[in-house]
Amino acid sequence: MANRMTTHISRGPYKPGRIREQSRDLILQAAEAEFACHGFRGATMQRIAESAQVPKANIHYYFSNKLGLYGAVLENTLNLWDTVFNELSSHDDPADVLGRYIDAKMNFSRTNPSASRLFAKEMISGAPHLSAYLQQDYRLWFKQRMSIFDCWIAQKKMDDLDPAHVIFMIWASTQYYADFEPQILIATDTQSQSEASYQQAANSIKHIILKGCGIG
Amino acid sequence: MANRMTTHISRGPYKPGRIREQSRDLILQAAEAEFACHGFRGATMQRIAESAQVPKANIHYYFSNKLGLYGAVLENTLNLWDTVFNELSSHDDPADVLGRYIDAKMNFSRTNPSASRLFAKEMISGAPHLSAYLQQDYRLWFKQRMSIFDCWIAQKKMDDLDPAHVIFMIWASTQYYADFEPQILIATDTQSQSEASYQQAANSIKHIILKGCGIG
DNA sequence: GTCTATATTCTGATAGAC
DNA sequence: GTCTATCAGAATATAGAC
Repeated sequence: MANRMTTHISRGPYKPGRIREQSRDLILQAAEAEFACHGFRGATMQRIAESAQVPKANIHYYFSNKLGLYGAVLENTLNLWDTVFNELSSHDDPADVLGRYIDAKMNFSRTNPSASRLFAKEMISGAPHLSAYLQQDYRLWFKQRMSIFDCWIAQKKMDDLDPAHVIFMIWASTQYYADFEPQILIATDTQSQSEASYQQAANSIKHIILKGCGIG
Repeated sequence: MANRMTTHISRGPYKPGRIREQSRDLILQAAEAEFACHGFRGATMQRIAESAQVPKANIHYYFSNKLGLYGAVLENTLNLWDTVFNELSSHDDPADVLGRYIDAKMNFSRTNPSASRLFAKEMISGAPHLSAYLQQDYRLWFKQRMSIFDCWIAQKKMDDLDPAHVIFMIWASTQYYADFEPQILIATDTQSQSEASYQQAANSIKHIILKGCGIG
């Protein structure tokens, strides 16, 4: 394909490396679903290849090996997390900030359930491939946000609770709707979670968290 | 072994099938940890055998095959869940009932983290081996407890919230401390969760849930 | 860049001695 | 009941034609 750039005049919206990116993305998408469902060890290259509708050998052309592919999927997922993490900014009004953060987290669960499940599976397995991320970006982010809560508590804007537990509760509650979907569907007698049902869940969580923390 | 009971007079504290039970339990325990860490597909009989310190063939002597072993582990786990589930009885005072239930759930997460993780992994994978349980015991239990909440709401003992979301929030928050332990340890700068730290977490959850639901 | 064929290792399961 | 040896199939990964 690179030859086309040098031997022919490019016609149409051709971009160098476009096919490469497309193929990579296709494989990454299939791999995310497979890893999310079966974990690193349980996932097979064969199934990923079938799901992505490419020959198995092509995966090895784009990614060094199974671990390399997993790493690439994980990196994609972490980038998505980070954008949601940053929603929790140091605004003045805790009700507004936390409300928007809970909405953002729930929206992420709804639109990226595979990413949420992949992350959960990795955590449950002891996070063997996430130690670098956890020790660096995550650790820093967590400490910064903790100080925001401490500030609110000092200003009597919320109850004197350990902020860590509040954050854990928000994460646990919002991720639950993606990770434990089978349990939720049977409990609610439905076959799929609608956008409206997600919104109702978000409202319940916001009610309990905000009121429970003495905010507003 | 049964022959010994009929052909000889039993001496000492011998019980028929005792060795059998011991070996079975040893294998089940190792299998629970392995399945919890790597999921059904990711777990290997070899690793389970090594962890249980028995030859691989012995596992096939006690259990029909990998799926049979997994089913036995899952059944063990579900029995444990059920005992905790029943803690949420129809007592009159919601603060007392929910408080004790949250304590019981947190205690379960602390003392049976592998069981919690196994259950979580199965759910994230779409609960392919739990459909019978979910459709029967769980479904019934959930509906019964929902009606208790509805009763409390009618009596103005708590806010008018969808009880399902309250239960999901309790489950999510309490299980999080077992399932997402790596994240918690790094956030709290500790190497293991003490019993005291679990109690603090339980207190925070109780504070937020009870106050957030307008109970007490 | 793509794909078929294959090398090599590993996994679940069994046979059969003890 | 226990264990060694081993099979058939599946897994990751690579070689090499196109």
